[in-house]
Amino acid sequence: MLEKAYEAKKFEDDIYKKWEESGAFKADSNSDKEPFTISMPPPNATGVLHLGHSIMLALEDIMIRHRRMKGYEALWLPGTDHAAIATENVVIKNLKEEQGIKNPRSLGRKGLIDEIKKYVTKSQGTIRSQIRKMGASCDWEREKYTMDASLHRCVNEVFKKMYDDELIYRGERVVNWDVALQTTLADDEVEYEEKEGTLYTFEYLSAKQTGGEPLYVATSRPETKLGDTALAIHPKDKRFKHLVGKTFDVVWPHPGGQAGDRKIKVTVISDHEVDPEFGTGVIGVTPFHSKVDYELWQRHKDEIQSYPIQIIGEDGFIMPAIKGYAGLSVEECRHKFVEGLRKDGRLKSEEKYVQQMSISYRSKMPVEPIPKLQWFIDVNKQAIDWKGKKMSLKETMLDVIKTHDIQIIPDRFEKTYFHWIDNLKDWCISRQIWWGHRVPVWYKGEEIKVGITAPNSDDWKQDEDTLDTWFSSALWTWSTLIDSNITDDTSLSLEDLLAKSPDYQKFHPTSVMETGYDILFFWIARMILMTTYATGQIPFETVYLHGLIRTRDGAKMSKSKPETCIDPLDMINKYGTDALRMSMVIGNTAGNDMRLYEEKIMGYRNFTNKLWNASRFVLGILEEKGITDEPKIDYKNLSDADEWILGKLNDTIKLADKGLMDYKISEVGQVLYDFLWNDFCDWYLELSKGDKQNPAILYYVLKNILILLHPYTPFVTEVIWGELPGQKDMLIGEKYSEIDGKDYDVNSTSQIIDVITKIRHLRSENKIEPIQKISVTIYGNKNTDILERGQEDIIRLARVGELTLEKSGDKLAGSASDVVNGIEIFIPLDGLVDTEKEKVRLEKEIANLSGYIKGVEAKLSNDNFVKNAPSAIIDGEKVKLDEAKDKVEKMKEQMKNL
RNA sequence: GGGCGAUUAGCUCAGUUGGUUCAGAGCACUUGGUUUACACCCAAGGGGUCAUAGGUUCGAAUCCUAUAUCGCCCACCA
Repeated sequence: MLEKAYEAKKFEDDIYKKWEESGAFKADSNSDKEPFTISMPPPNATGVLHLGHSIMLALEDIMIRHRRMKGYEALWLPGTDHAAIATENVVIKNLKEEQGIKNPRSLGRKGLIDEIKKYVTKSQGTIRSQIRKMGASCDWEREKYTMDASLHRCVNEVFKKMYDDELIYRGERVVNWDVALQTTLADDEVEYEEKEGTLYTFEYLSAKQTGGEPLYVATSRPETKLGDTALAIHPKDKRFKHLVGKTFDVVWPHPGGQAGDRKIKVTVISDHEVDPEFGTGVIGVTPFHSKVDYELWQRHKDEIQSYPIQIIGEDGFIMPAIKGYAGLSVEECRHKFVEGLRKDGRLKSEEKYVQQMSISYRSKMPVEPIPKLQWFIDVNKQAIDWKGKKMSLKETMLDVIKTHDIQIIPDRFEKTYFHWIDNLKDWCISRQIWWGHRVPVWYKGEEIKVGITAPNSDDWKQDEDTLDTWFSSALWTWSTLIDSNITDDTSLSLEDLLAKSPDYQKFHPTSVMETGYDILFFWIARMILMTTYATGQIPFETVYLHGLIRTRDGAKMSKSKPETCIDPLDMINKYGTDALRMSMVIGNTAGNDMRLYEEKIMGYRNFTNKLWNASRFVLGILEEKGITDEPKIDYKNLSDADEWILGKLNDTIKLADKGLMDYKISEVGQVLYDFLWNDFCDWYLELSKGDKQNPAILYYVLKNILILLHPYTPFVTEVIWGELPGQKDMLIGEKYSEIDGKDYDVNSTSQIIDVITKIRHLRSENKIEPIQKISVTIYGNKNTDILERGQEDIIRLARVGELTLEKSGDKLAGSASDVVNGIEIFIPLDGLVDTEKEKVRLEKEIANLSGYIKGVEAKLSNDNFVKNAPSAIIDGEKVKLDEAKDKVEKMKEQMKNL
């Protein structure tokens, strides 16, 4: 016998172990079943599980369990990500803080990587156990890690293929330089922060030089003007048109030095990029410290006489060659430079204004644009064979979404995606850190070699850089399916590897990619980019994006404010995994953020307990009746209530299955919640407390409830399943519910329920004590037969002492009364009834109904309505009208009798 | 500057293609409750002009156009 309350903690770990040992999580690439695949977004191998992971695991587990039960060959492949910069960063910080190593890089490349590996191994263990805690039914035997040898092979293969197709190139460009972490970043790894800055306006060219008005330039970064090569104006700007094409000497202040020491040559150019309205309408072009300026320079290279120089170094300080400022920080340099301008009388104004400062999404420190020789992916070169055409990476990425090869849920994110692609520039993929896949390029003097393995001779030196972490995650859906037994064989091509990998052949493209919308660009877009190119397949058919979890007040959960943070493990400990899962999955829609707080989780703990106790009740009856195996239903002898619950169950199954196929996870969860609590517990179980218990129906409905709820609350349903007589196998492997295809009379019990509800209402309105049994007279009219069959139920559930049931009769005076479905209900109260109050109530109700009747009549006499509305709606209106009229008539008579 | 989302009961949120009384749920609240599982419960109830203003339609929470407030994403006006 089950205990009185469900205590999740006592069961969950055991159940998980049993599932895992049973092999239920394992997918078979040889099976004939239709595949259903989810690649688990690999958590970073750095930390612990947070709510973002929890919601991801809950949603994906619901999807995979549903499909597995439906008979798909369901593969959910777990793994972890080496998270290059993030991980290296954490380890360096730990080494400094915990081991007192001032400069962890002094350990050398191998030494540091060994430290990182140690850390990752530990972290992966934690993550694995936490994923298990969430009940995730993923295939652990196929677990992958982005640094696995087989994945490394894929990385190198793709790099080489892209290099050979000239999609990967090496070049000097202005890149995003994270000064704190000493590495480049991709464009979308740069965030912007509003910061109040100063806009300095100063004389760039004197009146003498321009031959008219002096030329002023406004900038928030005057120090970079030391590296200017040009002045840019809008082609239509008449003020300086006559200067275009001319080159001027400009002498900048030189603290403590000779005048003329800091001389630059600038050429005036005209370009549409310049906004004549902003500032002074003139841009000082600094090619090496601004991407826009770099492009300006590229466009006007032939006109511009001087070659750019770098002012700010990789360390964030002014370059040694910049005499007078060398070694200063950017701020110090700016200060001195401005002071110099002021002294020379060239500073015109200083205005406060809000600027967007670039910061690194990893270090949260400033990002400097600096020129650097790096590896890039060309997103515009048409070198991909896609649908029989030559397309660029960009075009392919657009095509698969536009043609709906890939469906995004919710679809509004398509727009965001398109917009991102429109702005996409070549992707800088090399990073100056040690942790990651090393760039598979070797150099010997001027020679260069790109390959999947190192050249034999020691003369070759490998590129020092590693690849952007998203390079390897971009291959995730398929690199994880490559047979790791064949990836050592260097004679195989990428095509061979794909062709000879049974998992890839069976499970790719994957079915759903479920993840937070915050990594739509970082990851989803790049998987599409890389996978279409490398395999010729889309990586997934559907993208399901969930929202971010916020605190009760709508704030982001952040580690810096632990009091607002909800720790999933803590919640699991308190309320159970099932409750946590439900609370994250119900009551929100895809793509929308949701607020989570403890009371919500508690509410679903109550739900699991409700299920537990309903089951306890049913199991008790089954035991009482000596049932030891699944009973057969005698369809010839069903009560009204049996028909009602079976009908409702059919509806529920239909909604649940269709809903889940359409990924309506929240809606389905709500439907199941209501079916269990309202239909099954509040009505069917209460009705079966009479003498008409049908154990076969109780068994059947409970069984289906367990099946339907299993994807949502896998633990509690599995525990109860184990108590269900005659079920030898685990619920996880059970077939999903299907409707039985029968038609049931749902109406009869609905009438009974309505009558019971009305009587209860009248009781409580007239303040009749629950212990007090009352006499009730009912005139059933056309529903008399149904009421006769349901007499017992009415008496018991409405606590009726004496029930008089007639087809029709005189209205009873001095009674509380009501009408429902043409059924008249009277509760004689021997003058106890407050006739005035009752009158008011009836009057109000009659007025209400009359208004309604008027509305419907107007509607029905409206030619346009009759002409345009579907006939089903019109008929429905007519029926409603008749019912309402009938009810008003009866109530009016009741009023007369008060 | 561009785009997206939100605005529905005190709080957190649902509401599928416009259509029967569609204005909902949970929590909170009020009243009552030791009924053959469950107080992590049961019964009954109060509470909203669906942000605002227009429009389309026989019919709008739902579609369109503005406006307001909040939030997010993108974008180097130097």
